[in-house]
Amino acid sequence: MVLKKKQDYGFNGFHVSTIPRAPRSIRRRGSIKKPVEDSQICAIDLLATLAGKLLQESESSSASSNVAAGKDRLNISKDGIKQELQDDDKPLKGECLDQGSCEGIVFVSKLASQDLSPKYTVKQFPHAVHDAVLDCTSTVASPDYLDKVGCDVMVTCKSKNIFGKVPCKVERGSPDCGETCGDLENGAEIRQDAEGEESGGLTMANRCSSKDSVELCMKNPAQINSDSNVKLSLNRDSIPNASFPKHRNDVKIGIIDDDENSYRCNQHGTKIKAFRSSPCIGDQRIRKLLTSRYWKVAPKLKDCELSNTDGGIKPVFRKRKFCGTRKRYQRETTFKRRKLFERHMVVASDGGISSESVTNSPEKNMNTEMGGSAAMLHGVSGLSSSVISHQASFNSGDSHVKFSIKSFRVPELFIEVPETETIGALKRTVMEAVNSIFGGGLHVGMFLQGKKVRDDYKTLRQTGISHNDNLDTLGFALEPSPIHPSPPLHTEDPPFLLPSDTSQLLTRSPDPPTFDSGFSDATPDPSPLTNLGNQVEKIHDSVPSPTDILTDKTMPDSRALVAVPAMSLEALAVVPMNMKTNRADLVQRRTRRPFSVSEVEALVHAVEELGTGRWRDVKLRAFDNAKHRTYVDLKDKWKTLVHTARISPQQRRGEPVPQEVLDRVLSAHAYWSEHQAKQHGKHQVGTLRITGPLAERDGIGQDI
DNA sequence: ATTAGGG
DNA sequence: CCCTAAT
Repeated sequence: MVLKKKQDYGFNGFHVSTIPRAPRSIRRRGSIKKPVEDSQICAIDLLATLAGKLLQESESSSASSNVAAGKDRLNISKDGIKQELQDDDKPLKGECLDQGSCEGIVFVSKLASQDLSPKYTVKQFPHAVHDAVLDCTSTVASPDYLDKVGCDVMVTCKSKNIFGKVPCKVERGSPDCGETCGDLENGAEIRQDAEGEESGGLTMANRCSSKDSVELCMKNPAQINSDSNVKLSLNRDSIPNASFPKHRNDVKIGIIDDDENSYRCNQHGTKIKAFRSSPCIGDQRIRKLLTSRYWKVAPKLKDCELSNTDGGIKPVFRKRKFCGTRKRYQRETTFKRRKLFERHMVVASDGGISSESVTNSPEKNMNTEMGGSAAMLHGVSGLSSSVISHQASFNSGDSHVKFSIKSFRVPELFIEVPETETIGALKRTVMEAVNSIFGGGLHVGMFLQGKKVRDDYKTLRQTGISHNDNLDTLGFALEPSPIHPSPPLHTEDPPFLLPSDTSQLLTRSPDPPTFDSGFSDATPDPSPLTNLGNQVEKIHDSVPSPTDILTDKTMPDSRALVAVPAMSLEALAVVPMNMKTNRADLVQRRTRRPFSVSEVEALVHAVEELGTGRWRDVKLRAFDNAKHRTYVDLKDKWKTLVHTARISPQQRRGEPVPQEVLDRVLSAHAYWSEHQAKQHGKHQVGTLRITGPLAERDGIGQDI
């Protein structure tokens, strides 16, 4: 059985083979974080594991999956996830992969402190037509355990089948688990009630970790890619025919809060609260993912280590931090966040802000309408999803489809500023965040049934949008900068591949951060695709090539609809990377923020004291509060300053920097060049002062 | 994570 | 500013 491959890890002892690496920079931060980190579990992983098991069981009905085999043990194995997936895949692969559409199944196993060993069975029927895509994700949570063990497990199952048949079922065998997952058919999601609220599954990790009993490992997207056989997607699209409505209320997917380091769940339900407190776990990973623009990460396994015996790769995310109190880490976090923040300024979440309702007159051309609606926004930064209420149609003959876009939601923005920050500064920060979103120009993305509609040349009808049906599943999203809208993209992007990482999500582009749910809140039932889901998916999925290939080949005709959920451009971009086809632009460049004179002065001052080889220190000293200025930026700026100081004033551009400051730049540069700077430390200050009389200001930290 | 450079 | 290699 596949299951066997899984490793049983002692309840307490399971440590993923994490490979602790010594922090590179000994200088500072290194030591703080680690111990706990390793021990933490990712809810996602668990879920994944569980799902996998379920799936597996279904596959081999006879198999008595011991999901929770050991009484005292945790069955979860990090490896398990992948391995299982792989294993499972094999069987499935034939079916699914060949079809090209199978999404990985995630499986989560439960933690059972004791006898509890509920069985979950997931069945998939990869019957899908070869064009069809399936996504199944299931996570199982059992409240009981939580109580007992302290970990809550939540299971959510989603399945998506393009064709509407749902391949996934989840069954719960154990009494302990309060509820049964029920069928996941048609993409419905089922979630058992978990005690925790927001974090849901994620939270689990925290708890678990606290007890030390379990560790969860996140998979590294990269690895997944490497494995390429399986994709994991926590969330996926809804099924076309849809049965979402049924469950949707029940399940919500947590959203990852980049800054917080925690996953959040958007839930309607209240249950989740318990979870919420736990921070940490996935988020770093996520961040990273987000951060890496192209998901390059995949190829690099640096961060992860593999303990794969089976050949399964299990990357463990090493970087997890301990998430204790936020404050404590604030600084660090801040720093790290920066990246995320800058690149992905925004994380989308439920909170929609601006809304305008627009009713477009019927047009056949979606694009046209879209443009109109976008305009309406006034630059509001609604990135994510839009809700559309479709209204009906007119002429029967040439049917027109009327769209009413009630609002574009603004993704949740996470901003962190010191208490000492001024209101003005805060406002600027917010403005920047918003601007960053729009910076590259907005584009409208369209999603139908959770899939991104890429083919701009298809008619609505061809795409499946007709006046008399489900416009509910239609969603628009504002996307950051454009990538070629349609045709080119899809060629390269395989829909499925999306996400991989890295999310890095980091790009500023709203997209990544944005999860759009294709459908907005207004709609009674948000589409099953939740933003989170997407994120999650990203994380897990990095399925590489196979999928891609399949996709491309497989869906020539159906291209218009891509399985891409709410993925943002970035996500898309990412994929290509792997593929090798880059879309250069997907990654949005950071908005340009010219250094002000005061910043230059602060920089110069700091360099005078610290030298030119200690940019991190310079950053800390003079720009600690300027989140958008990284040490690399400072170094670059210094480089340009030196250059600027050497050229004639006429050749200089931008805000003129006082000659006096430039003189100091040259002096400091000369000085440190000869002093090999780096080591000396700070005493030299006096020496340098030569140049300038005054103008020493302290850091500009406040500038935002 | 930082540093150093090239682009 | 971005991207990378090397630490």
